[in-house]
Amino acid sequence: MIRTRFAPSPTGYLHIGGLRTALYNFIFAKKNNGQFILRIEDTDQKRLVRGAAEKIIKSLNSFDINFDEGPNLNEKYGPYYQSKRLYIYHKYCCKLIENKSAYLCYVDDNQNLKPENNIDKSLSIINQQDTKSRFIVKFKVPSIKNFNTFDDLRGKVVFDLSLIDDFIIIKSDGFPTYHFANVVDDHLMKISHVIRGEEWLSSLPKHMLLYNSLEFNLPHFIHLPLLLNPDHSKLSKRQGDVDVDKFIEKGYLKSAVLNFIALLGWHPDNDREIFNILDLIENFSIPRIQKSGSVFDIKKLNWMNSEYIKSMDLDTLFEVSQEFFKKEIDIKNTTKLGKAINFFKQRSSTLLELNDSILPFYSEPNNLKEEVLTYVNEKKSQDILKFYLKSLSIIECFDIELSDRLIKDIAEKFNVKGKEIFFPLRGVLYGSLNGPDLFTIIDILGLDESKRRIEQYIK
RNA sequence: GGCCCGUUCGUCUAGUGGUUAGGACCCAGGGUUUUCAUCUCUGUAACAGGAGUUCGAUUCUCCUACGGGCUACCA
Repeated sequence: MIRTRFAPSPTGYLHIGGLRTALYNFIFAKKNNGQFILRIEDTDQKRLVRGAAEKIIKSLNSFDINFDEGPNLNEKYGPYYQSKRLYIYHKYCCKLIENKSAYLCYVDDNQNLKPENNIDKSLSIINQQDTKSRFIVKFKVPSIKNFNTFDDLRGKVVFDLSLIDDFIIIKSDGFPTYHFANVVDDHLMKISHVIRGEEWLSSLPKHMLLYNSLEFNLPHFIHLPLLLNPDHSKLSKRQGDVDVDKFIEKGYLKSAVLNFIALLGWHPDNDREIFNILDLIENFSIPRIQKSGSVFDIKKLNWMNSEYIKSMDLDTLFEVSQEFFKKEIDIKNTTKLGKAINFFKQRSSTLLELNDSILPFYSEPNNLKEEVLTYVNEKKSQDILKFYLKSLSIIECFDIELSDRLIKDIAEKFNVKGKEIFFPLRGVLYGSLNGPDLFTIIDILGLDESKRRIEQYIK
């Protein structure tokens, strides 16, 4: 049985890199009919942020990355909060002390450490029989020159253990460190594949040592390449958004975000680029994961998001756009809104952009930008506006042919180019020089509203 | 500094000894649209460097350079 896990530390929001790690774990498990587990690694009480775990779980679920086991769900190997598993870590810690793989140290007020050589004494202290002693427990790293570790992607990785100091497994507050809790839990939760970020590769020897001393079977280890800023440093907030919720707020579709990050470090054996989560599950494979870090290129995300918007049917697009609609937009008039969305879905890279493009059909273009107003107020523009308005007044049914003919007439009559017709008209009708063609604008606005808007700017 | 990992167009990548080194994003140009965008066509652009191994290296080995990660009672 393939079992993977995502084990975030509840110190903030779900990071885009974390989302990718979760995604890989999830699709790998699902591809193999396995299970995906969520565990909260809250062993650092100082960095804990209230509500962060819930927030992360919510984000994950909203992306349809659903876990089979985790907090409040099929707690078969629970609890799934490490802070609730302290007694378990203590038990395994005792095992390590008993087999001399670890030793207890007293900590004095000056942070000085003094080892306790007596095993029974150490055990009784850990078992709370001596509550006065402040202590930590350290793992004794053997001095092995060539210690082999294995990563499914990179193969054998050799470390010189004489360069690694004994490391703490139980802190003085009684909580385990990541290294220790992680190994104990992955074993107890029967994790078969540990898929995590590359920043953990250097602690792999510590983990393997722990597995050995605890007499646990080793899982597979897969260290994912890092996500990078454009300057190739580790992806961080300083150079753009990393919080997944920020992407959603900006109008990126979850499916597009998932698709995009899936391809950052993984690639199928062909040139296909569009994958929904089911496609990812079907096609994913570990050997095709990249070994080098990948730069998060927002431009490609924009393109991918626009592809997703284009391919959506109107109803779905309407549905997901709802929360982006400004209050001016009349969602009851579905004909008008439908026309507007239909036009702009071909040319928006985010939902926010789509909404911005639609807004001019609903809000008065009463304070036109300087450049637009200047154009509109020119004598030639005013003449065209007047003529166009007059023409619209005698029209009963406005269609695309009529629209084209009208433009040709004006071009001839005033001896002007298309641009000189479009700019003033689009300016007063849509509020900017560039945008949809005149027919589309008038068709969406309606004849009456169009006439009203033109009239407003005629002097 | 030490240890570890990595290195194909600007970016994401295909490629597992013999390819005109392919695709996508970006960018540039053409066409369509009497504007812009969409759409479409075309183009620019890469094997970090040096030694080996081999008839032949992007591909295998080593060295160097560069980049990144780790080096906490943080994960």
